Amino acid sequence: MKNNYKPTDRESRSLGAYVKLMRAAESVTVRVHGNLAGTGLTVSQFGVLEALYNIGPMTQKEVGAKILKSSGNITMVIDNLEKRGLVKRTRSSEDRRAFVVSLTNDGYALIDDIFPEHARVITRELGVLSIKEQVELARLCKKLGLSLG
Amino acid sequence: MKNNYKPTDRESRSLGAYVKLMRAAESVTVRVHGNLAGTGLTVSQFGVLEALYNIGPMTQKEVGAKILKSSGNITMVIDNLEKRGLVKRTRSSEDRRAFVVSLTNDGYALIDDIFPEHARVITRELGVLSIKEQVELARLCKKLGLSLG
DNA sequence: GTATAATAGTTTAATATTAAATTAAATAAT
DNA sequence: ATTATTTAATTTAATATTAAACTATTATAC
Repeated sequence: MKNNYKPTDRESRSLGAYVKLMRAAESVTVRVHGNLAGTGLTVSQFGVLEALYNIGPMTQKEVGAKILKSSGNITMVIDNLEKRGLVKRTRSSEDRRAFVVSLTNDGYALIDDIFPEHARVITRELGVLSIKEQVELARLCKKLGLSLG
Repeated sequence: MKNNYKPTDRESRSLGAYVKLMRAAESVTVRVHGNLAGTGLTVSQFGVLEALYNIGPMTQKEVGAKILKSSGNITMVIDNLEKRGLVKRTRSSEDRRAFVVSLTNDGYALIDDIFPEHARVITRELGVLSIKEQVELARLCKKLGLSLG
């Protein structure tokens, strides 16, 4: 059965870049998942802890925007982190609909402990690219990410 | 509470590139998800159909390797596509452990119908990058993806 | 030829993820 | 001051996703 659809040169180039972007991202995610195996954290749980670690306390809405997940998912991931005593929710004093999420002492200790190894893993994997290439990859992805989000 | 961990310049650069890569990939995924809303397909279901469309029939192991998903997940995604009559499993004649997965006529018609719009969406979103930039992004991501997978 | 190891896919349990509907609260319009 | 609209988070239902254990089959070692 022959494919009826024939993409233009422009479409082929975009599709090719898109596929490679997704594969690269998926490959890194698999690697990060592997690195977290001993901690009992999932990739998304780590993402939330990392966001709170690097930026400080923020609302669930802001956490969701930062790691690009839906509000329903953020509720559940934070539920599980709260259950483990790694984060806490505090009702916002200025908007009683909202919660401010922050790291507990345990959460802070865990991410402080895990993050250096995470940084080493990412650094090792991206070491396949030269400094110039890493800077260029960051620039291109930022340009792409800004246009879409 | 001050973060105790201070990344090196090299680690900062790698982490920065990694975060931007993940954000770009996540942004595109959200966009693809939005585009598929009317079809009733999920992003992973579309990914399986797309792989079969572009490459032809293959084993579940090969599908999983192509879209970087676990064997348990592939089983479930293909179960759901089979349930909708879009793919079929045929036991391999050379290895009775394995199935060969292929598109049905309905599956072929659906992906033939959807793919042009998918190509247009991807082309529009990546249009924020110049031709040279798209080629470079593809090259960098391929280099990264190969090293990890 | 037999025993052992590896493999393809399934199942299980737990968590992730989405869209849509819902509730409570804040904001905007009148 | 009241009503309508928007928003933050939760809940629901469906599907996705992983690691690990399992079964049936194939490949390898002896």
